[in-house]
Amino acid sequence: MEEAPNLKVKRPGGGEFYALVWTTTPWTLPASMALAFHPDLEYVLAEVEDGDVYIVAKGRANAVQEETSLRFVKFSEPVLGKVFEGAKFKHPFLDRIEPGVLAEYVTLEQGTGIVHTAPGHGAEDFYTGQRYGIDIYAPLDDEGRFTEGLPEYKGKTVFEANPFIVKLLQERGALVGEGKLSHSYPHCWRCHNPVIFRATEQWFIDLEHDKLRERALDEIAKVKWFPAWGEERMRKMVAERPDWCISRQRFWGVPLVVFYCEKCGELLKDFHALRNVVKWFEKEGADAWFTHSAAELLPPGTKCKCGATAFRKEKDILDVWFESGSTNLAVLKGNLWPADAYLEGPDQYRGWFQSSLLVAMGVRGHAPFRQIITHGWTLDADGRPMSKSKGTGELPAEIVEKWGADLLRLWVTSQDYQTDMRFSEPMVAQLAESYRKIRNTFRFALGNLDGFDPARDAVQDSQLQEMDAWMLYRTGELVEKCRAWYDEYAFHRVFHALHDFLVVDLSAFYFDVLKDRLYTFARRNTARRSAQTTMWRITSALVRLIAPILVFTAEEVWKLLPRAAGDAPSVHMALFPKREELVANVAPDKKRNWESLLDVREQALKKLEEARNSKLINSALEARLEMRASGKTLDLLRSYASWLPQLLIVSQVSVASANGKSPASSAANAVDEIEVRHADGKKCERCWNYSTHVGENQTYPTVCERCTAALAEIERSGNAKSGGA
RNA sequence: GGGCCUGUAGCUCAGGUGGCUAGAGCGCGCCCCUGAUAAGGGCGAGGUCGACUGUUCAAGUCAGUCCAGGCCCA
Repeated sequence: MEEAPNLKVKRPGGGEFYALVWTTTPWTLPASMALAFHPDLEYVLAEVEDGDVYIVAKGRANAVQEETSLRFVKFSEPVLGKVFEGAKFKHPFLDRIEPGVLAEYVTLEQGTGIVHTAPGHGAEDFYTGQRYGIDIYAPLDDEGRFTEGLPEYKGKTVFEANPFIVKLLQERGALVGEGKLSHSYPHCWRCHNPVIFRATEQWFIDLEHDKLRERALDEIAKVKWFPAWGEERMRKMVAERPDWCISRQRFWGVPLVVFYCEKCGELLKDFHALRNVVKWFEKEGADAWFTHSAAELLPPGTKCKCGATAFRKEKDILDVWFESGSTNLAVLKGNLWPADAYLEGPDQYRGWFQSSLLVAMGVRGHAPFRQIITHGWTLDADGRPMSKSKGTGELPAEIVEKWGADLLRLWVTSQDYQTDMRFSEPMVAQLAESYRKIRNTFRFALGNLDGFDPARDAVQDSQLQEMDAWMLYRTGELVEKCRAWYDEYAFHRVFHALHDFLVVDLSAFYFDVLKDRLYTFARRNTARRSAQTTMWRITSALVRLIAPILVFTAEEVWKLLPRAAGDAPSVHMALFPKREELVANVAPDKKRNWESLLDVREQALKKLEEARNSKLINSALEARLEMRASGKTLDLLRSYASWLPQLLIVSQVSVASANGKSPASSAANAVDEIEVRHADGKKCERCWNYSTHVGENQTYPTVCERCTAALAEIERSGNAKSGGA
């Protein structure tokens, strides 16, 4: 925001009328060519005491009195602005008649409702001027100095001229009000100096030529957009954009290959001759344009239609967006074109996406991409865009240095990148915790697969424990979901699903339950091998699924994971798992059973926690659960009675009929009653379970009956030929 | 000012066609374990679903207005 003069200028109309006009840029007055009225706004003729009559928008009359010395004493009936179209007004200090014109952008927010129009100094004014066939007048040179006009300002720059023009208005009696106004004025983004608008000649690509716009719109409909709103955004932008101005006034860049005849000024349209420039570019690059003369660049004997043979080069360079828009032609050779997908931020709907589309439409007649994927903007912790100049940026290289590359990828992946994404240290720190959990879970699996050789030790599907087969099945479901999410680039859903499965289903549940089998059963016991086989298959599937997200960690896991013959040497060369790989034979009713058992487990854990808090037990293995249930739940518990202790990680579970007692809950799978007692017997030194049978075996007096059997099995296999881990 | 987009617990996310006391993980609090240990397990407390107004028997879910934020224009 900055202060600008806020002037009310009167313009003599044809007779005794004055039009009141408002401006903040006095320097544009010499180029003022018309007065704009809104066609549908009401205007009044306001008379002051000395008899002068001013045209002013009805809705601004009061404001005008407050801002000027004018005191209106009489108002006419209002008339619509459209009546002033074609009216004639005198310029306040030049010998020029300005017509009244109509423009929709005139508002009642500020000023007088009448806007002075300088088609040479603003885009809106330019288009208004075009509509009325008014000259584009901009009497300024490249340094912003007036090249013609009154001696009061001629030769001065626009900013120097401002006060002199104000003075000029005062001297001519044309200034009825003067104030200061804070408003935003355009500035150079680079040097921050104020800029002025000046109409100049430029090169354009005509969007209507060869139906470019229409054909581009057709192509937009054929592209697949992620997210889907991209299509609508691009369609509107292309449908409504102006012609593409492709020339820029810079000292260096890719040149516009255009020659003008030195004699008659005509464009050289000899395309055979122009082609010669291509040879120079192939040899020396585009710089050849600047290091060679027109005579050198053109083939000998090139002539203008007028017969002259001397040419000058166009000095303007090509818009850099044209260059970026043509990269697909350079990068995607042969059948690699078009690209499968372009990936960029939302600003590129106006930039790269669009320039690429338009250039490719012109050259190839088709979009250079099959899909457009748009990511959100990167914001800081407060939701502000990251900005280098404001010092709010985070350099990816520094993040990688501090947290590791996988963490940076995890940050990207954990969020929905299609909306704006925030970055903050606490967020990454939290993500680091998730990362460690994932890593540890993989590490646990690897540790328990030490020495496991799939070719030798894996059990057949038919030998898998029911729970293990069920876990494979669940992994298969996850695989299917993740593959679908990858297909639609929904990476954050993949990450969240994998993370939750690893943390909840594996670490907290399945792996925890497996510990008993893994640690206490004989190494080559089929139940233990079933556990390992399942762990191995699940880990192999998950590590492949997570590989695009945690590239280094996944590779590390893959290198340490026992592999079957033919497995890829790198996880990044392996294919995603297929659901079929994970499906073991589990009947639908068994799946339902296990889901129900999970509900039972949840109920039991709450009771165990209560028991812990009341100091009845510490470890869950100190507990014996007495369950009473009815109906289907009772049937379920009875048929899975042998599974219950390991599933709940307690030493003993008894199941009894509720005997018509009122159920504790009406929820499905609700156990009517779960009572926690201290487990019977003594703690087995080996498996930590409590058992009344500890001490019964004389060979192993400190262990339970299960461990006695396990130890016997180990002894037998120890005497047999070695069979690996 | 215009076009497009976003807004669910402290954080990151789920919640087709509107329907039970809004879910998950993390974080946090408390507890347990010590054979994943610079680990592991459990329980628990956290949300007026940006705001308001409508439509409906019923809205996080539909419509409208507004607020906050983002990208691009003006």
